[in-house]
Order: sequence, then structure tokens, then C-alpha cells
Amino acid sequence: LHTVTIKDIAKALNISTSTVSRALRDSYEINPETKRLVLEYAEKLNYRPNPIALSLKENRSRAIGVVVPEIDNYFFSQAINGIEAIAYNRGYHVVIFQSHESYEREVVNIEHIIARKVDGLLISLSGHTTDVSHLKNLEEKGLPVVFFDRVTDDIDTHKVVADNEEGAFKAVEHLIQTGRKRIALAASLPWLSITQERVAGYKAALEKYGLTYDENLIRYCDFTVGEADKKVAELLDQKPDALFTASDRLALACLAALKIRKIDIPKEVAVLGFTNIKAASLLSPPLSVVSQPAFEMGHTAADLLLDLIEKKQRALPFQTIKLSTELIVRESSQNKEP
Amino acid sequence: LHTVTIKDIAKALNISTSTVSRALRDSYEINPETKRLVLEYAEKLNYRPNPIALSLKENRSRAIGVVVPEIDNYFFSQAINGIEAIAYNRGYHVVIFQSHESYEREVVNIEHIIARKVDGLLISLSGHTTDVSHLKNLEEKGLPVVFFDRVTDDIDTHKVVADNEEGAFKAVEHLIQTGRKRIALAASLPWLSITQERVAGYKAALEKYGLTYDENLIRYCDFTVGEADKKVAELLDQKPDALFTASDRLALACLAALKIRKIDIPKEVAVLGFTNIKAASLLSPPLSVVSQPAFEMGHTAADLLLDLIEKKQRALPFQTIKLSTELIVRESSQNKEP
DNA sequence: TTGTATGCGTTATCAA
DNA sequence: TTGATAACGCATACAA
Repeated sequence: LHTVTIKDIAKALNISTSTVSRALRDSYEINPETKRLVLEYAEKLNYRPNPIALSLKENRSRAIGVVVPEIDNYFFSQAINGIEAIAYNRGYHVVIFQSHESYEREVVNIEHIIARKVDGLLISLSGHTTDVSHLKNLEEKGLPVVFFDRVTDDIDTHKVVADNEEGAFKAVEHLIQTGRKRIALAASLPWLSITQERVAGYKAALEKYGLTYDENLIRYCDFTVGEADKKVAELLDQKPDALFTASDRLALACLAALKIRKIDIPKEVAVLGFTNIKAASLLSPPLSVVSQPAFEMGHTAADLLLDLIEKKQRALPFQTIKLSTELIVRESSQNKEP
Repeated sequence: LHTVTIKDIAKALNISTSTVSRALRDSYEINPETKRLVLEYAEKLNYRPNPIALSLKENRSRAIGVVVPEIDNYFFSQAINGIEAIAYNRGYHVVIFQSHESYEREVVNIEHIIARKVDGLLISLSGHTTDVSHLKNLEEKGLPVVFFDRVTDDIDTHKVVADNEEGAFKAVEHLIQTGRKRIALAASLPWLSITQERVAGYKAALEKYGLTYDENLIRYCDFTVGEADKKVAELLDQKPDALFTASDRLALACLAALKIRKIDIPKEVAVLGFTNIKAASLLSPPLSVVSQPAFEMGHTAADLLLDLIEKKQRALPFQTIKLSTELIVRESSQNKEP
């Protein structure tokens, strides 16, 4: 796959490569006639600068690295969509890595990312990342980093997140206001920021409405097969009148569990999910949800990252951008009695 | 972000860069003691070869380019997952591009891909790509290409697809066998390979069972907002007793349209989708589907591509790998009478 | 206004 | 067994 180089043009036009280079970059110190010649010929041969050579020279790649737990998760694929939209507009490429919820894999990804000389990094932590030392000092070493969605308190850096606490609060408040009193919570891994924030919102809502917090009504679920179903079953043993689920995966598992047990939703148990499930309105009964601004989150994080990269604003104080969630109540999903 | 280079090691150990290079590559012609020294020091400094320098030298990038219509589409995100799994195992990175169903955008993507010097290309055509000249001759120029899912007849190359005709046939056959006679088809754009194959399967099933093919029972839908709903409405005017929908998007639009019109599924109209919707079994009634092997398709395409790249098997005859679809019948979804 | 030389990190060729 | 040098494609400091 031989491509046209600056050398080819120089040879053909009997001038030096530096002249060609300058002409192409529209340098002021070049003869208009020469410039014209070079540009025309370059156009004719469809010359494209070799980005790899540029990377080597300039020690940057015009690419940003993105690490997500799983790409085939609607939330993350939407976020990546947002990232890609911004990156494309600003002339950057996106190199995607999946941690598959594995700490080890995430560490390897970061190594690759650094070796690849990406100009910046967007990361949402894996479900099993508790030690974040592989991510420390990246900023200091000169690699701009923006965490999104699943972030860590252990690193002072730029973050873009959803307002999970507010989202969970709104969800639980709604359940309470529609008559629920024993609201169970199916959450993700307890050390994840999103989990902690959602649990906090859950507790805050209970407290505001004078309901007592009962540990037995919370279960934390990892990503292994069958885990969600098992934990939902345990929750059902506690005879809740509502289930608040903290993710797509858990919402689906929960609905499936209720369906199998022929438990009437929402009469016996109401269900409200922190999810981006597309078909939520088509479920029966329709699923009320707290929906995350996935695309917007990718969008915002990428924009911030590229600002950091281009305007060298790394020295600016680290900021956490918090995006609002949206409570979408679907009819008949939450009424205790018809 | 200064990283350790071969030069740093050479300087520290007072030997030449070539010796270091050879030691690191475990060359036979090197003093074991020197080798030990170099390896130890490299390990200590956590030396990683600069992939960009290697790319420049070897004129390859150990990265493959992937062009898909939309990443936040469950089918494609699953396919990418399959691609990434293989690529990771074989030491390649994945650079993702979205055409957003736009021909122009796809052309630009291909330019970028070529400039980036990816070692190979996986592509699923945009919905508005009819002219494929931007993709011709890539193989001849030495860039291995594998088309997947949405392919073209106009280029003789490697392809990995689902058996769309068989899938549609099974779907329609099932509808017929459960008593349907007026089976409408909501299809995607008519020039797409997947559309043509699914229509062919639809026709074949009708023919086998002696039903007449009625043009009025087919609609082709582009990706604009509201289009699917409009076309489904037109189909409903034809009083069908079943709807076969050719994608996730169309299946959801169709279910929504029926729900709004309070049409009883499946009593009045049965619905069967060519989709990968996760929540299909939780819909009411559960949605029977023909499900595509998305992950497997990505997996297979990436494996083939990497074989082409590494074993230089480009000269081999072009092959089309056809993967089976699966008909998943959900209870109560397809019975005309209870 | 243009050309020459150098370097980015690495490997390969050739020489020692 | 090791070292010096050139090359990959490009940009730039310096020389002319």
C-alpha cells in the first residue's frame, strides 16, 4: 500500500523536500509559483501526510484513548457515540479499549494506551478496580485524563458524572409518593462511585419521608451470570413492595425474576430502574426509569479532554461536571391500585 | 510524558543502541551477560518499545480499522465486542469509525483509515452507500478488507454475513405455520444486502406455502425520525395479520405503533422481529425474534482479517462466510387464539 | 526563497 | 559479539 510522500513530490518537481513541506504548510517564505506547483501536484497525486511520521516527530497522535468496561452496554455505547462525535469534529480519532470489568485487563489497557501515545485518556473504571495506582500520576506525566461515569475519589482530576444521588433520590421519592413503603435496592458493586451515590440518594429519600433504612433491603451484585437473579430472589424474600434497580442489567434481571415468580408488577411490587433501556416504554407494564445522559456525558467529557489537550489547561483546577438525570414515569407502572 | 527509549538504556549501560535492540529482541548473536544486563535494566525502567516508531519503520500499525453505521446499536456494539476480543488476543488495537449511515462520512472515514495506516479494515456499509468506488482496489493496493453484515455485490472480496434469507424464511414460515396469511414486512433500505436477502427469504416462504406476494405488504424505511412509524402505519392500513420487522429499530417502532393504536398482539397482529433486542422476552407479549450472531460475526470477521494480514493470504480466493441465525419463539407471542 | 542537515525511536545492514 | 550508519516521513534550525 504505497502512498505518496513528500519525497515523491520533491523528486518529481526537482525541488527539496523541505520546500515541499513548507509549501504544503502554506509557509510565508515560499515563492507563490512554487507553492502553486506543489499544491497542484500534491492534489493530483492525492497526497496525504503520514500521521505516523507526524506522531513520531511531534510526540502526539491526534488520537484519544477510551477505556470502558463493556462496549456492548447501551450506556457506554451511547457515551462512546458522544465521544466520537466531538473527537471527529475536532480532528481526533478514538481508540477504544474494554476492561471487561476486569482490573487486570484495565491495567494492561492503560499500558497500551500510554505506549500508543494517545494525546488524552477517557476512562470509566472497571467493576473490579479498587486500586487506582495505575491511573495516578498520569496527569503529572503530561497525559490529560478525564474520568467519566465511574470515577474515583482517590485521584484528584477532571470528572464528568451523572447526578446519581439526585437520580436515585427522585426515583425513591417517586416510589414513596405513590404509596410504597418497603423499597428494595438492587445495586452494583459497593465500591463503585455510582453505587455509593445511588445508595446515598436512596437513603436520603427514605430519611426525608421518615422511612427506616433496612440493610436487608439492599443487595450488591457483581457481574457474574446468575448473580443478579440470585440477589433479586433474596430481596423478594424480604417482601418488598418496590424494587429500585441500579442498572440496565439489574432492571432486566429483576423484571425477569418477577415474571418467573408470577409477581404482579406494579400491584404487588413496583419496579423502577436506573437505566437507559430503549424498550422501557414497551414493557408491560411500562418501566419507569431514571435515565442517564449517556451521549451528553461522552460529549462533555470529550470536549473537556480536548480542551485540556489543546489549550494546555492542565494547570487549571480540577473540576467535576455533574449532569442531571431524568425521571421518566410511565403510566400504570407505579400505581399501587388500579 | 517522557518514556524510556532504547537510547536511554544504551547510554546508561554504555553500549550501543543496536546492541540494546538486539538484546531486547533476544538475538542469538549476543553475549548472555550483556543480554541479562539489558533485560534487567529494561525491566527496571519498565521499557516499552514505541509502537509509533515501529509503525513508521515497518509501515504498519498493529491496528485494524472498523467502520460501522452506528456504534450505539446493539447489533454493532456486540459485533465490535467480538472484533475487539479477537484483536486483543492477537495483539492488535481497534480504531473505530462511525459512518452515521452517511455515504459522505463513510468516504471520509476510509480516507482517514488509509492515512492512519491500519493493517486491515472491517466495514459494514452505511445505509446510504450505493456507490462503493471508495472501497474498490483497497485489496489490490495491499490493504486487507473484510466486509461484514452489510456487504456489496459490486466488490469481489471477503465477506462475513448472517444467513439473512434463511432467517427471514424461518420467521415467515413460523408465522404461516401459526395461522397467519397476510404477513406484512417492514424492511430497511432496499439496496442494502441485508434487506434484499430478507425480502428474498420472505418471498420464498410465501411461495413455499402458496401465499401470494403482495407488494402493498412491504415498506422500506430509511433512518429519519418518524419514518418507521409512518411506514408501519401504512402497513397497518393494509390490514395484515402479522408483521415481520427487519431490525431492532423497526421492531420497536412497530410495537409502539401497535400499542398506540391499541391493536392486540398477537391476536389481531402477530409481530416477529429480525433483532437482537435484549428485553424481547420481557415485552408483553414476549417478542419472537430471529436473532443475528452479532458477537460471532465480529469474531469471525476479525479472525479472518488478521489471518489475511499476518499470513498474507490475500491471494487466496475470496470467501463469503455465512453464519446461521436463530429463530427464538417466545410463548404466547404467536398464537392467534388463546 | 530554497536547500542541507538533524532528529523523533527503532531495526537492519554492514563493518569491525 | 558489538558498533556505526541508514532508513521510515516529516518538520525545522540553520545555511546559503
